[in-house]
Amino acid sequence: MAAIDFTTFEAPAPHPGEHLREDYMPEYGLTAGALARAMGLKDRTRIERLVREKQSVTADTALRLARVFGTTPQFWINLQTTHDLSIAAKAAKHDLAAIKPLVAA
Amino acid sequence: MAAIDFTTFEAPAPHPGEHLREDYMPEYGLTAGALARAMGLKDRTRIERLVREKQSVTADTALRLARVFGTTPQFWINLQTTHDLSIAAKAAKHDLAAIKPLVAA
DNA sequence: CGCGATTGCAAACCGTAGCGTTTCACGCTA
DNA sequence: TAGCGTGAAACGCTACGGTTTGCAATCGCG
Repeated sequence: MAAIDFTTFEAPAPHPGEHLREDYMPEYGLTAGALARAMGLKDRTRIERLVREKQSVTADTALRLARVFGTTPQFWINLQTTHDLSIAAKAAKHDLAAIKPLVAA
Repeated sequence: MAAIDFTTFEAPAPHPGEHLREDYMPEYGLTAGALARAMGLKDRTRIERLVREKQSVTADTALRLARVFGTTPQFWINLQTTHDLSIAAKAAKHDLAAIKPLVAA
């Protein structure tokens, strides 16, 4: 995988909810409630907020999504962290540019 | 990278603070204060807590560590998420075992 | 057609995490 | 001894995840 230079990254990486909403749920014919049930969640709010991109994929959510869809947990976590990094890079852009790399002693 | 089966994972993955404390900081001869300064932080508390494993590597922290040490931000984030996943897998072990994988419609 | 179940959405509450700030005691060195 | 950097702990603020509850719209089945 090519490393992304987040200090110059322009467009924010998509939110995992987009992936879930546009690819996985239609593919499996799932509603938020149905997916929540399949994931062993009592409530569907977590999935609803995720799909509306109001909430992040947590470790627990990633593990459940992975089980249901037969992916790795890392797949979902990586979508989230890539998104998070692109947001954080934009916010800390000037700070980061001022940081000078160190050399080992 | 081989995918880890977190549902059967035993020993928890190490906290990123351990890596920082035992490998990176000695290698560069850095104290928490010096590293914080190099990262453009006003205060050293963030690094101290990270090194003591009282706090996680956030996106912002990962970006700053990456700049300082010449790594990718993903390297630090991955250390954190791997740790988080191993913790979450242990906590949700029974739940996860009960989840049945779905098949595409 | 009618009615109960389900859905998407939103607001509210609580617990917790990250973070900055302050404060303190300790150790080293000028 | 005075000063500085350090590790550590406490306080408060902010943000977020998880959960509950409410509501209007829609769906499905008898």
